[in-house]
Amino acid sequence: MTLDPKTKNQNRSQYKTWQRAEITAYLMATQGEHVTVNDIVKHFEESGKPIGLTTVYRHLDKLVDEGIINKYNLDNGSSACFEYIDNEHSKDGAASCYHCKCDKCGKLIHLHCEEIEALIKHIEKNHSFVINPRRTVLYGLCDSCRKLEV
Amino acid sequence: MTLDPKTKNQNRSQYKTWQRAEITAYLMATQGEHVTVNDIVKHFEESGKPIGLTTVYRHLDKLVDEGIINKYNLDNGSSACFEYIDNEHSKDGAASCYHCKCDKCGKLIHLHCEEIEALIKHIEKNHSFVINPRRTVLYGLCDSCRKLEV
DNA sequence: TTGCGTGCAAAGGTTTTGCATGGCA
DNA sequence: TGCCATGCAAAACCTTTGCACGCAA
Repeated sequence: MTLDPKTKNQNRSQYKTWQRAEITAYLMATQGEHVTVNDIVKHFEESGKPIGLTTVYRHLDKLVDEGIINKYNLDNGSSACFEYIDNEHSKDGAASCYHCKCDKCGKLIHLHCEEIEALIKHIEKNHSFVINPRRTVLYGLCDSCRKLEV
Repeated sequence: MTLDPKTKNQNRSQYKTWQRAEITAYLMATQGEHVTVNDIVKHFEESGKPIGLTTVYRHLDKLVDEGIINKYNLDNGSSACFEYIDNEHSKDGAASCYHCKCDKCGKLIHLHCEEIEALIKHIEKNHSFVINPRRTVLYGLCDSCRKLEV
């Protein structure tokens, strides 16, 4: 069998357009960061090859469906964030990248540690709940903000 | 010393109004559930004592600041959810109640386990990040929905 | 040529703000 | 009486939808 174990929507991305290529390239280039729709639109405006807001939304939707990027819902009023999925590390579907977001300064920390993996397994086994790392963000205070707080 | 170890905003809730009392009472009554602004507004409309949308938003903001309720940001397009904080279990600031929310059916699971406490401590020590249990929700699939999924 | 992709304009929904009025202390 | 609280209306945002045109295959 090839890749593509179970494409949710086969009727996606049939045509190759430069807009899709550019958006995908931008997300790959910003891997490790969280970019918003606005970031993307502004980036291409400034690059002299603007892409319509609607188009950006639609492509991001597709890319999420295709499992190429993740969507994160951070604070409620603000816009959603997207991030390219690093498929090198993911072997059997365990993307294993968790996020901590500072309530104060908004800093985002990427976590790759065994302890959290262990917890996920514990919760799955003992609490019958399968956590989706792609949707979960841990909120709290980062080091610098905590020092300022006290 | 009395309660109220460190009121963030002393300039909050100076006057007692029936609106504030009603909203607080409603949140206490729905403890364990997640209610939205709309839920609250509708509830009081149906009760024959309507409260303005703006007022609800403003009180929820205050109550979050005062540490009386939690605000959860679920999916991005939808409205935020609020929940009363059970202070009976919290002794020294460790509220130790974590939430798992099912992406599918919306079921909310309350977690009180040592493993997650251990993880919090691990992240604090090794990753310099202090997680706020009151703000954090773990997303994924509950048992019943996972079985349906496969 | 066919039908998806694009992007403008407009709509939909949530949350915030301005402002005059009303109510607590 | 002083000042905060209230709530209507309007604005500010983010996101989605309708539609005509353009472009990939």
